Amino acid sequence: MATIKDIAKAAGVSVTTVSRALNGYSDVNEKTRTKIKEIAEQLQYSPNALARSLVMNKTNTVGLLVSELNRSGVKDNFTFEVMCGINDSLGDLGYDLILFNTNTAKQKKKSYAQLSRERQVEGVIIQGMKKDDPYLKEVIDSNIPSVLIDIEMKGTNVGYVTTDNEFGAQMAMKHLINYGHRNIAMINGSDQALISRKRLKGYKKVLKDAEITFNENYVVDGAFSEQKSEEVALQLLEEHPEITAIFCASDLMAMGVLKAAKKKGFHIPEDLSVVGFDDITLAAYVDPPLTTIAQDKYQIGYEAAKLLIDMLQGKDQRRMKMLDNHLIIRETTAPLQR
Amino acid sequence: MATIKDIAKAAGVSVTTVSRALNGYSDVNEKTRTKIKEIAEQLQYSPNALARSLVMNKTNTVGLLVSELNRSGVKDNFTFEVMCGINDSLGDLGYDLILFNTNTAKQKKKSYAQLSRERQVEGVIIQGMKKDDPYLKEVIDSNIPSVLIDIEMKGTNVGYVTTDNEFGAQMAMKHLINYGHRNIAMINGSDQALISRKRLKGYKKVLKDAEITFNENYVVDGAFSEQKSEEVALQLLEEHPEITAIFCASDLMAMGVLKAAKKKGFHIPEDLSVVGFDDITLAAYVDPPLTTIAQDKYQIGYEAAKLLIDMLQGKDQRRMKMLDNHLIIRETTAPLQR
DNA sequence: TTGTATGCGTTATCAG
DNA sequence: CTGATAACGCATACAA
Repeated sequence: MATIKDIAKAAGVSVTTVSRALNGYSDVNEKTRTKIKEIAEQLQYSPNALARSLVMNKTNTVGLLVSELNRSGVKDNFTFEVMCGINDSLGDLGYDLILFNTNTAKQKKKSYAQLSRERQVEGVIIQGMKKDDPYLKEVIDSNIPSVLIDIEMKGTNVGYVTTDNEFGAQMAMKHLINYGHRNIAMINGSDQALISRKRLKGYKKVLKDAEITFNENYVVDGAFSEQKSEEVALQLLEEHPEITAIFCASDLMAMGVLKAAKKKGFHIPEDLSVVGFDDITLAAYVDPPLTTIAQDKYQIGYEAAKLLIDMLQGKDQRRMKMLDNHLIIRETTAPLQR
Repeated sequence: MATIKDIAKAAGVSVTTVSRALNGYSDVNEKTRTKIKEIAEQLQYSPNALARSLVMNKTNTVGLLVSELNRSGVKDNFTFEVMCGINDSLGDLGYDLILFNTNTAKQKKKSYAQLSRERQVEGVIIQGMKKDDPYLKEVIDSNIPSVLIDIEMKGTNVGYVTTDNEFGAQMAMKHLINYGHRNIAMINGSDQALISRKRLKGYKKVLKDAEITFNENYVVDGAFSEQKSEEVALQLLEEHPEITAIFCASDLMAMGVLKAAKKKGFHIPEDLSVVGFDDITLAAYVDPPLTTIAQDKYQIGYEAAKLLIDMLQGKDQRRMKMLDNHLIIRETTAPLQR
C-alpha cells in the first residue's frame, strides 16, 4: 500500500516531484525521474484512483444499469453479449465499468441522479428498461450523461443506440412474401417497448407494399414471453387456419410459436413458416433451427459505450446510433405449399 | 453537485454536524437533524462515495475479474448466470461491483495487486481463469482477498467456491450403470482445469464400484470445445463400436458428441446414451434434450460473493464452499438395448 | 528543476 | 450537543 509519500521519502524528494515524475511531466530531471520510477517499482506503487479522481474531478468510470439483472432473463444471452461489447469498448477507451446494483425497491429510496452521483460515474449506460419505468423520466431530467439501449429518447445529455428495427421487420416480412405467403400474422412484444412499435411498423409497411390488407386480428401480444406466445399462437392458429406464416418480434416468442405449432401437429416449415428476431444463441439450436433477424448485440454494446464517451468529450452531436440487422435463413421458413 | 459544505452553509452549522446528522449519530439535536435532512433533500445531496472511501479507507467495492469476457464464450450462459448471482449477493450485502477490464496484453503491464489496489477494491472474485494463467500465481501471492470460482486453491486471503464435481460425475455414471451400460467412455475437458480431474475421478470411482475395468482408451480430451468433441467422439465411436454410453464433462462437449452420433447415423438414446455436465440453457433445447448434471450457476456466484465478504469481515475460516449438483434426466439416456 | 501550500469531500478526534 | 482541525492520497498554482 505504498503511497506517493512513501516514494517521496525514499527518494528524498517532495511528493510534488514524485507526482510529476510519474505522470510524465517534462519539467523534471531525468535522473530524478528514473530514480523515482525505480523506487516506485520496488515499492509496487500504484496510484490510488480514488484520491486522484477526487482531486481531478474525473473518475474514468461509467455505470451500467441493467433492469432486473437477476435469475430471470438469463435465457437469452442478449444482455450478456451487450455487456461484453460495452466492456471491451470501455477497455479500449480507458474507462472502467461499475455495475449498478439496483431493483425496484432500491429505486424508490434513491433517485437516479443520487445513485450516479454517489458513485461519481461520468456517465451511465442503461439497458433493458421498460418505457414505463419511473426511472426513465429521472434519466432524462437528470443532467447525467446517459446512453439508452433500444429506447429512442434524446435529451441534452441523453443519447441512444438501437438497431434498425423497422427495416429488420421489413426484411423478415419480405422474406415471407417472397416465399409466397400472404396470410402472415405477427406476434409482437409489449406496446411499452419502442422496438415493438417499430417492428409493427415494418410489418405493416411490407404488407402495404405487397398490397395485402392489414388485418388487426393477425397481430397479437406475446409480451416477449415464450409461454405467453405459445398460448396466443395456439389461439391464433385455431381461429385463423388460413395463416401460413408468423413473424415474431423476438426469438423467445418464436420458440413459443414453435411449441404451439407442435401441439397442433403442424409440421414446420411445411405447414407454417416462422421468423424470429434477435438471433439469440438458442435460435440455432431449437428444432427446427429458427430463421430470424440477427442483431449484433456485441456491437450494440460496443457502440453504446463509444457514444457515451464521445458525448462526454463533446465529440458527438447526434447522440444516436442505429445499427443494421440482417436476415438469417434457417429452417423454419419455406415457400408456401399450394 | 451539492456537497456537505453547501448544506452546512445553508443550515448555518458546521460540516461536522451535517456529517453526523446525516449518518445517524445520536449526539445531535433532533431539531438540527431534521433541518439538515430537509436541506439535504432540497439540494438533492448525495454523499461522494470517493471522498468517503478515501477517508474511511473502505470502498465497499468488489472487483470481478473474468478471463476473456468477450465475444467468445457467450454461447454458454455460465459466466453470465454466475455474475447475476454475484451481483445480487453483493447488493444484499451493500457492496458494489466493478468489472475489471483486462486481457493478456494488459496483464503484462499491470500486476494483479496493482490492478486491485488502483481501484481500491476490498476484494476480488475471479472467474474462468485457467490453471496456467500467470495471474493465478499473483493472486495467491498478493494479499488481496480473493475468491476463485472452480479453482480449488487456498491461501491466507484466498478462498474458492466450486461444486461437487466428483460426486456430480458419480451421479452421471451411476445413472448410466443403472441403465445397464458397461462400456462407458468419457470426454473430458483439458487437464489444466481442476474440474476435469475431479470429474475423471468420479468416473473412475463408479467404474471401480461396479467392478468394471478402467480402460484408458475410453477417456479422450474434448478441450471443453463442441467442435473438438465432435471430432474425438467420431474417432472414438469408430475405434470402439462396443461403447454404448458417453459421459461428457460439459454440455457443450456433449453437444459435439450428439453431432458426431448424428453423423454416424446413430439414434440417440437408443444407440448411444449421452450425459453432459453444467445444464446450460442450450441443454434443454438440443435435439434430443440433454441428460446432464446441473450446476446451480447463480448460486455459485451468490456464494462466492458471500464468501468474499465473510472473509473480509473475518467471519469465514474455512475459505471454501462446495455446492451440490443434481442429475437432470432428459432424453439422451436410455436403458441399454440388448 | 524542485518544493510549499492548498484543496478535492468526507469522517474522526478532541475540545468546548 | 456542536465546531475547529486534521487527515485520507493525490495534483497543481505558485514560489523559490
